[in-house]
Amino acid sequence: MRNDEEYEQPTKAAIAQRHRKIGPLSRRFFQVYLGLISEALAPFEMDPSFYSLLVELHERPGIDQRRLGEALGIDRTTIGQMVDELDHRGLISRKVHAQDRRARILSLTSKGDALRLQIRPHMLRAQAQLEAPLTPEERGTFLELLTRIVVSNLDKESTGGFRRRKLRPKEKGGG
Amino acid sequence: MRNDEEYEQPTKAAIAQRHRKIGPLSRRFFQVYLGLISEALAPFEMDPSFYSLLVELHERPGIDQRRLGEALGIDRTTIGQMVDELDHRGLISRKVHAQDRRARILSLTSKGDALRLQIRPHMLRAQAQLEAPLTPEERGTFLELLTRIVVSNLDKESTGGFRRRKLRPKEKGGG
DNA sequence: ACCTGATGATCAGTATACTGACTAACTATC
DNA sequence: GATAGTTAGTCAGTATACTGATCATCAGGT
Repeated sequence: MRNDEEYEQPTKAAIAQRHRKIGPLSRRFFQVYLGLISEALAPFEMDPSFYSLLVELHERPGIDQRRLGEALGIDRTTIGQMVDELDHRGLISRKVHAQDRRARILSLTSKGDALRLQIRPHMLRAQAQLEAPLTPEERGTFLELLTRIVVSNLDKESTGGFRRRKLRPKEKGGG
Repeated sequence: MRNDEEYEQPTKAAIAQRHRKIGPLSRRFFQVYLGLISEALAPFEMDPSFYSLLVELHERPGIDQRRLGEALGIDRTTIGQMVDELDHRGLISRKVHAQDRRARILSLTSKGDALRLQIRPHMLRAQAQLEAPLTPEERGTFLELLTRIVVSNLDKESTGGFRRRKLRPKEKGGG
């Protein structure tokens, strides 16, 4: 361990100090959330996106794929793949819309809803753990402010999810 | 437009209502942030991760790759690739550590720092836009609570970034 | 010096999520 | 009912970011 004048694990306080910027914090926040719930979901062969898809479908049964994707901020192709997977697993059903045969009507199967209910307490626990550092009163405040930020800026949302954009346009060879 | 008993764009209020859960909000929050700054960074052939790398390097010059990755919550391989890219573009320098020849000492070049400074006002503007829905006082509150949540939960952070976990173990054929 | 275990970085392989082109189906207009 | 323009969904191709294996180096014990 080189322990001269090098960098060690910065203390939590140091991290708190340095990251008092809303942007990086938003990233960390999401990352921490993912860490918590991924663990809770792993035993069910689920991940956060899949689970939120189940929840969304529970709340808006009969929604079509495009709108579902929009609701979750996931692109149409990816939603298609996810729906495909969940369909294969018998967790959701996909029917052709009666009035618009292009669209696919989605809803939870009883198996899917059972799984959702089975997972729910684990999610609530993870959520509680995330909020644990706040007092109940602070939680309300925090949620309200967070909601306002998100809703007010919804139109500026990145459509494309979390992947980095392509940076090197083509560069056929050398650096 | 099928406008009978189908789903239209839910109103912002409806979204606010439905998403009063901290987890999904954290995702939206980050997504909104990405949307805002990606736009600001695109002219510079940068993306949020790259820019935050430049900033981190400005604040901790001489850091090595592994620690840089940890600081940003990015895995070692990905950091290596990013560093490679930025090195090629002449924005950072990479030297072998004098005491530990395994490690690579990273720092901004003057070109890299100039780019960082050029981008900074755009980032600040994006940040301001993100925070705009809050009053100055609320901003302070929000940042404090957010910081507390993140710092308290740092140990539960997902190491692996934002990609979904592998779900289908192998499935060599039919579902 | 030699061996063992740990660590920083890279390489090869793979999984995920995108973009763009495409098909099918809807609406509007003639 | 034919044509044009639009939209839901899928397919093929590609880019990004991971996992695991490997190499080089370091630290400790003998």
